[in-house]
Amino acid sequence: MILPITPTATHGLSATEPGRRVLIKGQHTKAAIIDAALGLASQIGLEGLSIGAVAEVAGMSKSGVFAHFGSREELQISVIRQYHDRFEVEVFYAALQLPRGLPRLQAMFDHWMVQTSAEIDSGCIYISGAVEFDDRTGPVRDALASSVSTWQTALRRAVEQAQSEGQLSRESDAHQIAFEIHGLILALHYEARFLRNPGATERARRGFLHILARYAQPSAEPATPATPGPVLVAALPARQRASKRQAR
Amino acid sequence: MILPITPTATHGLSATEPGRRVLIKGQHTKAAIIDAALGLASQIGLEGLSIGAVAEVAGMSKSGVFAHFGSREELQISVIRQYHDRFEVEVFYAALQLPRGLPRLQAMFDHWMVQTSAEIDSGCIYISGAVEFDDRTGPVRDALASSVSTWQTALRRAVEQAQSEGQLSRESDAHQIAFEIHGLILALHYEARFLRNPGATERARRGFLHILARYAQPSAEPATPATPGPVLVAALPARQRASKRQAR
DNA sequence: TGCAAAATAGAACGACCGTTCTATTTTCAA
DNA sequence: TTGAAAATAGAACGGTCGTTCTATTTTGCA
Repeated sequence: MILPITPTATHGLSATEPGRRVLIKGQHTKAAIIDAALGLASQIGLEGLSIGAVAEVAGMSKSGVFAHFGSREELQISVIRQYHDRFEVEVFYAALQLPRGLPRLQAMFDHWMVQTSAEIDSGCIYISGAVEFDDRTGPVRDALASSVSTWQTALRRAVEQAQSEGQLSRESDAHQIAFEIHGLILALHYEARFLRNPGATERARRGFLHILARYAQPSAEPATPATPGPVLVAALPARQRASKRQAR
Repeated sequence: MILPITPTATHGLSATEPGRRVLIKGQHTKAAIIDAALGLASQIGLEGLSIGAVAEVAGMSKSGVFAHFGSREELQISVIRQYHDRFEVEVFYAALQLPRGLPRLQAMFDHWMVQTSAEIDSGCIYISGAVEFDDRTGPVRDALASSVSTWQTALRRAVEQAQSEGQLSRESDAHQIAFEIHGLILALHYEARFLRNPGATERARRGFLHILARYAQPSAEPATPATPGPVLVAALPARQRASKRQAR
């Protein structure tokens, strides 16, 4: 009993520096299990994750896998954390390399699209997980909701920065804009992954540009005679600070 | 026992005409089972449907329920058909009572919102099912995709009618518009049901009005007597100050 | 009313699940 | 090199699942 729970390993550990602290074998194995589990969960969902299936993919015994987590819920939470980290790197940090405002917001959306409907057959566990856990309670749901909220906050902040830069109307509601952008991602996931409808990526991209155009106006005037499109992105202020700032 | 519940009577059967052919008991029971199963599936998803749980809700034995369908898949398909019928009545047919064009499209969206995030705790199986079956094949997925496609076609036709009426630009892409509307519904479902975020309904509504405004004919002022002006006018989100903005 | 057919119940099956327990192997610091 | 701790395997448990099989009850027409 008692199960030491482990310090989640994965976070903040560097396996470099051979003379220094080296990853003991168990941590390597655990990381490999989580990778296998994430791949599996991306296809069949967090609820579809069975320890037996993960063990088979990882080439281990059920009890061998189980011992690393102590429960299936802990395994699911580890998968969520892993997805969170990957999402952070490939969507958020990647976009931070662009100047704040519209370029960064655009980059976030682009990387988000790639991450969500990655051409291949892996779905987004932020989307599938929301459906699977929307009427449940417990630590798995909490972990998922926490990760999603973190990302939504980051996205909203990017919108607010575009407002500060004057690229989006300061009177517009950042929460509303983020809501509509989120809808495009969800529709993309739905149409590309479930309906296998080609062209969904292009529609999401156009929808995003429409949102930018709609909220670029300082007033809520619906008339947008000029086609916005790439003009908006190209016409951003020359003020470019490609600073690589670490947040959080 | 037996729970008569609504006739619903599956397809094409009329329980009227008492002197004529009357529903035999089994059909009543089957309809009651499907109703119970639909209620359950709306909460925990189609994949969460277990025959034992349905039997308990219906007050029957597992084998008693099973005998009506022959397989779990057939039960799932029956639930999808039932949801399709209900959706058709409460969203599609209800909107048909309004004049074609914008009023009908607006009614479709309103009823769709109600059906999707029905305040209560029942979700939309078109949304949860898409996530559950997006990497599977078989008759259940086919039934689901077929129902969804039918509805999407109806929605797109409503958009096209609004174009014909001159209320939406004829040059706009009806498929694109339907895609963006679908995104709003999905975002509403996500935020209301998973994140339990209040105000999602209002955001979806405003997003819809923004779409209408974006695709409205630039020359066509919504002040024409034929079209209900207040709809478009309401799209203009008054004067709201995004006061909470910190640059960090 | 009688009786075949339909409807339902109940037990049992094999399969898979998460978890526990025990035994064995591997790791790694002293 | 040694030995304690960590890691892993394997069997087994109780539970739930969809499904099957066999009785039993209920239905509804002749």
